[in-house]
Amino acid sequence: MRISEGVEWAAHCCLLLDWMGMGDPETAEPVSTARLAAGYGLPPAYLNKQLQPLVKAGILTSTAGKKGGFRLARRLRDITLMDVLTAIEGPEEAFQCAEIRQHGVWADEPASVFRAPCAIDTAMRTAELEWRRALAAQTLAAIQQNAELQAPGLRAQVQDWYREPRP
Amino acid sequence: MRISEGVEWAAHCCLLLDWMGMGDPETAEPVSTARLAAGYGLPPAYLNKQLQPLVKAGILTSTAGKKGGFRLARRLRDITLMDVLTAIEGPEEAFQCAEIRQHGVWADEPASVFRAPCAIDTAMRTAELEWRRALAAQTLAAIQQNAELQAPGLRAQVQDWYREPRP
DNA sequence: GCGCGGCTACTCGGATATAAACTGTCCGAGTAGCACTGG
DNA sequence: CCAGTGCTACTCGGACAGTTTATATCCGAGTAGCCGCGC
Repeated sequence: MRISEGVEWAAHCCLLLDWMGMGDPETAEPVSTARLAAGYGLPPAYLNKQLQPLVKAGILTSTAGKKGGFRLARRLRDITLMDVLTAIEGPEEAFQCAEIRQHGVWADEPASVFRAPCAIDTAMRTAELEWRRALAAQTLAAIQQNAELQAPGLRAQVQDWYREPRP
Repeated sequence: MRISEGVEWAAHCCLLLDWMGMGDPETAEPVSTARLAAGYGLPPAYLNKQLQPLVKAGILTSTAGKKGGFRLARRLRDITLMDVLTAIEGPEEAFQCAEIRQHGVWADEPASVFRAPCAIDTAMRTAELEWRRALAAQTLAAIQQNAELQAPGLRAQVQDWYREPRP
């Protein structure tokens, strides 16, 4: 049970795209995976693969061609950690009840018994719901703000680094 | 990011062991993996493998030999879903920050910048903590009680089924 | 000078290998009960 | 009849394959800009 590292990559890239686009997705220019990957020392092709589901989820938009790349589809305040995680890990829950209670002792029980949900499944769902609720409560805008509070000037440094034409 | 099915198996087996032991681990007789597996239609050898970490975690005790098997190490009210999950999935967190921010643009920054934790990591940890908190709040005793409420007579049925010498 | 067409460079997107983790199976060390033997 | 002893059957525990998932890479379709040509 380990969350794919793609989630971390995606979240960082969203923050980076916002910094480079000055916070306005409308006027932002696309950034290629090569440049994004250079910013974090990541393998460019694999980062591209990881960002693709974000496009399908409507978090990013992609444009091909010479000046192409990725852009934010909406503002950071409208993107939650839950959105990013769901885009990459998929919408299904982490705990998937296999209903093993139906395959052994209770196989001959009347179907009415199984109308009631598995108590273990219910408990696991309850806990997982808390997790997802906490994820949905965190917007990328809030996270970015925390990052800037802890490292003042970070925004300007990033923009400077990317001003010259990197790989 | 999918939780191993071993968690579901382990939780069910703990409930089963409690039913068969009449709730008192002290006077309960060991139950072999063959019998436990028969109760749920599971592969016996693999179930054995899944229960082993529960022994190491101090949730179950195992005894070898002819009349051997597994027993609960403590009462259900002293076992939480968090205990079971940690035993099988391991103690490490689901989201593991790779600190990619240190490998690219910010590689040349002073080390003081990295004293502050990664804002994304912090947010993910916060959410995951909520999840674990919810898991730790659910004891197996409470789950068992819910199961019995939804299916009255379940306890007696299980005990009857296991009264005759199954595989 | 200006419009247009072809070309090139660069992009994403998916198809393709490689590594890791999960799932499942098998056999051996060890133990507890049991039968047999001897007193 | 009872104690001791060897044997057998059964248990867990870990070592060994098979299968799905995650990681990493590569190449092709397609687009946007740009250069050159013709008007």
